[in-house]
Amino acid sequence: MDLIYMRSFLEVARCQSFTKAAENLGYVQSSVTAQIQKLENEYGVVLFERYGRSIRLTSAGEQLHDTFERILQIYDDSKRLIARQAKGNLEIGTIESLMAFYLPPLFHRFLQSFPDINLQVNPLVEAAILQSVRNGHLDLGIVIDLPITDNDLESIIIRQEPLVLVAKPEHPLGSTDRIDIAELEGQFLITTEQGCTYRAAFERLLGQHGVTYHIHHEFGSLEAIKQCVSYGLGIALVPHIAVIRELAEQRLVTLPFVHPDITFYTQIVHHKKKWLNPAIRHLIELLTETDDVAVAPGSVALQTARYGQ
Amino acid sequence: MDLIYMRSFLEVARCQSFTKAAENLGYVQSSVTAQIQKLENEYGVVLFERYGRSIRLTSAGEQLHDTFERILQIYDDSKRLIARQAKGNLEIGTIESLMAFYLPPLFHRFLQSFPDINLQVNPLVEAAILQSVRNGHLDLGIVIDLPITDNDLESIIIRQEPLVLVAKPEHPLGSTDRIDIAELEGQFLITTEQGCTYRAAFERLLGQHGVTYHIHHEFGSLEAIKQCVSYGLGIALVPHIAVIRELAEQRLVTLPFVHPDITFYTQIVHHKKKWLNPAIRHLIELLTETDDVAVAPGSVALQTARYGQ
DNA sequence: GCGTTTCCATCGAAAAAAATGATGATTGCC
DNA sequence: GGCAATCATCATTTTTTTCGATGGAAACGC
Repeated sequence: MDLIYMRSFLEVARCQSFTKAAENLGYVQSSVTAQIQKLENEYGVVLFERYGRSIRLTSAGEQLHDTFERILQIYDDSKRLIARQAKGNLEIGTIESLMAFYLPPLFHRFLQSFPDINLQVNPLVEAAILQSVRNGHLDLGIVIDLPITDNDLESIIIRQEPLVLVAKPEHPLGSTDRIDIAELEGQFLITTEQGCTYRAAFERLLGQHGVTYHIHHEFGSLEAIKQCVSYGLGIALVPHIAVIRELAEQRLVTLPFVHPDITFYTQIVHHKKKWLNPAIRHLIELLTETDDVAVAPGSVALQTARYGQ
Repeated sequence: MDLIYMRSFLEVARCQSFTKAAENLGYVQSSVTAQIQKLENEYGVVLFERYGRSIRLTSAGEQLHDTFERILQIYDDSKRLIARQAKGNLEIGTIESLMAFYLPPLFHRFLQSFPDINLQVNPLVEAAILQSVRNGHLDLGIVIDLPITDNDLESIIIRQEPLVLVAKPEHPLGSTDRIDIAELEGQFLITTEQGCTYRAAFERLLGQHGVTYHIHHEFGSLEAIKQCVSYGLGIALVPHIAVIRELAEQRLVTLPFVHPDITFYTQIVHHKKKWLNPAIRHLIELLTETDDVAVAPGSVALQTARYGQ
């Protein structure tokens, strides 16, 4: 009897749905069916009454719901208890935008579970991150990129990362409904540094459509870019999370530009051969569980990211 | 994380030995090693300090020992709780000797876990048992036989069943050290009925060695056989368990006769296709767990008899 | 009412995990 | 120093799990 069956059971009960539970857990629906059937066999009872559309716990199911919660509680507690005693270093690399707007609360939560782990976070450009992960200098990398496929590297997609084109509030393109690529002709771009994948993709896209543009500045610092944009020195392509506050305060506006080629993903990268100790696994779990993954190309994310138990 | 790992862990801790734990659990030693290693990986700690010969729990191991006990306790309780609510019939067949001397306490324990199961036990001769199990009239058969191999039937060996040749206390052969088959020449045998496998094997053995003998009576009843033997009407081959009391009270003595061809096993037989509901599984567990299995041909017994979890 | 969609179950194939048996290394024992 | 016992490791086989595709049944929308 595997503990994951119990977790699946609880999730099915919570969602009142095999399908939803499967999605949340990163399984295919038939797998969840199979898992529940295992439980049902093991106990020799039916756990869910399957009506046409909806399901309901049987009385045995309710009794066991309780049991499973208790068991998993104890188990999870024991994991935490042991984890708290873990010592060591955990070195990760990530890009500035994630470092600044996404990761801090997660790191905070991580350190609550692993107070004695020395977590070192290096802000780097993506190429450096991938290289350091590959040669083992970093335990983990967190980047924004197209889905990474690599012989040495394993990538776990966390979520699609919306990128937005921002401009100062009075920008002429801001009032249109939808911007065609051609309309970007002649614009001044404030860009992140060379080597930034989404900058590269954006420039490539413009180039393919014969759109000419001016690079205004190349900044490593997002803060600087936002400042320049808000002063009207140009427009910039940045992760949505990086400008949420500025948008809310109307110091910046998004330009209604979308294009499938600029569909990027926040992803965790680690060496395929690397043994993931509980600290690393926990961090990955934190990263993956936070966001509902509504990702385009299959639910690669959660399926790859099932650790533990 | 599978609950069986926790059980293995506890057993290893209890036995202070991987090897012994493996034997008790019906695993091979390397499997237990692998299971403990899984736990160790999962928690990222070493659970046992391996000294040269002996092992000892680490501090993390001790903490988890507690945890696992609690989890398994809850789990087992939940199994029992659900089991108590099980209703239905469970029809088994067995031979008289087992029915009289071995099974009653087990049935008693079984009914404590499954009070609402209607357990019906039919005393039959072995051939009838096998046939009824084959055609589905019986859920389970418990017999004494050579290891059964059958296309339709699954056999689970519980233990080797010592058979002894008994005689009245003053019997002349009783004083010898070791009886050769030839010495049985001319003896009067009190036998169980036709169709009894160990009787058949015994007679075959005598026949092969050209030993002539007299059948004195054919009884279905062990009680009658024992009476006849104690009155000196002949000798009899019976399961040791059936005459323990008589031997203790010195109303009978065993004759020092052993022969490899009369190595019999108490075994559970069920149809291969049959789905074993929790009640049946529990009964099988009770039957298998009671005895330390010190069985000659591999540990078929426990290996076949691992149900649940 | 009738197609459509939404669910869960089933099935075969592929992938992953577990168990085994043989072997090796280490330690303690005589 | 050889022997026996014990746990680890490895390759292989067996079993289990997962996936993906399909099917059927019930609700939904028009």
